[in-house]
Amino acid sequence: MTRAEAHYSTAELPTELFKALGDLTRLRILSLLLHAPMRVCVCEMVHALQLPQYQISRQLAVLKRVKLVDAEKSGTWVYHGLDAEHYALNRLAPALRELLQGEPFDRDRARLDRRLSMRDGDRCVVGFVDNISIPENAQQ
Amino acid sequence: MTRAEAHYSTAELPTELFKALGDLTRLRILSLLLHAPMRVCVCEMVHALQLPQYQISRQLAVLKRVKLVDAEKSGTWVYHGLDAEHYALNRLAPALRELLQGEPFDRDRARLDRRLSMRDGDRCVVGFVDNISIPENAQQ
DNA sequence: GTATTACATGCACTTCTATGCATATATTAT
DNA sequence: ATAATATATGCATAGAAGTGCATGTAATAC
Repeated sequence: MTRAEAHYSTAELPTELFKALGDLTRLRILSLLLHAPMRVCVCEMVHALQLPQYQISRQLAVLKRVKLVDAEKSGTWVYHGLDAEHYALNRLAPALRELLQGEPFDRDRARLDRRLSMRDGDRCVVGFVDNISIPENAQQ
Repeated sequence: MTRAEAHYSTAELPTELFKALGDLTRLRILSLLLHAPMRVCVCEMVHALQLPQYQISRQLAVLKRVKLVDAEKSGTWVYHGLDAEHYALNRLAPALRELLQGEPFDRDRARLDRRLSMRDGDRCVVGFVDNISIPENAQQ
């Protein structure tokens, strides 16, 4: 089973894949994961994307359904990353990196970088911060 | 205006693009156009995809809205082709060619090839044929 | 045990999208 | 002019998908 995944026909696979890409929040999440050098937990994405936690969780569920994203649990934290074995994703990744430029993608990735710098080693230790106190050039 | 198109924000562009790709009929149309060495008219697509004419026209309208496809009119015939200048499409085309394999894409392209062989020069002269009488290995 | 925190999801609602049918438009032929 | 043909689209309906809120689950800390 290299390209075809369980219960999907050959034709459904690319269709469902592109459907999953057809949403701004999900593209923003993918932009983060294509950029980050490690897995990212939900609260870090909430911080980077400035969206409610349930939005991130829900769109992550969609991305997991089409196997673009997988997760590793560590305590109450869940670290999400791209499925390195995903055939189509590996084909599309270079184009995605090029297309997911400009706003809001650039600003999202900048916020993620600052947030990741708050880690203790490779672990998120911050959780949800309501009023984010990391200096950022508050331009809109 | 290289990458950004009129009335679309930077972020909407890739989102709308992938939304347009997230439909099997539209992917089948794109598979035809990525394969064919020339523009293809609607009745030829109807023949190749075995779908009602209004379906082809409607999905073509969606593809035209995101500028993936453009059209040239010649009499009552309208020849559709990929927009050779489309930045994202050119990035995605190699991956698309790889992903749009298997059924029904292969069979669609085979039917298109037979149908295109019925042209008079570079012109479609057949129109709609209700019961297509081109021999095909009828393996459903 | 209880409390807290990180994350996931059920529900109600709304909005978008697809589909089928019928019909409109436009061009050619007569 | 009418007829015929290729293509496009309006309309009604059905189903899918997005959104916000509240709540559920699971792990840790005490």
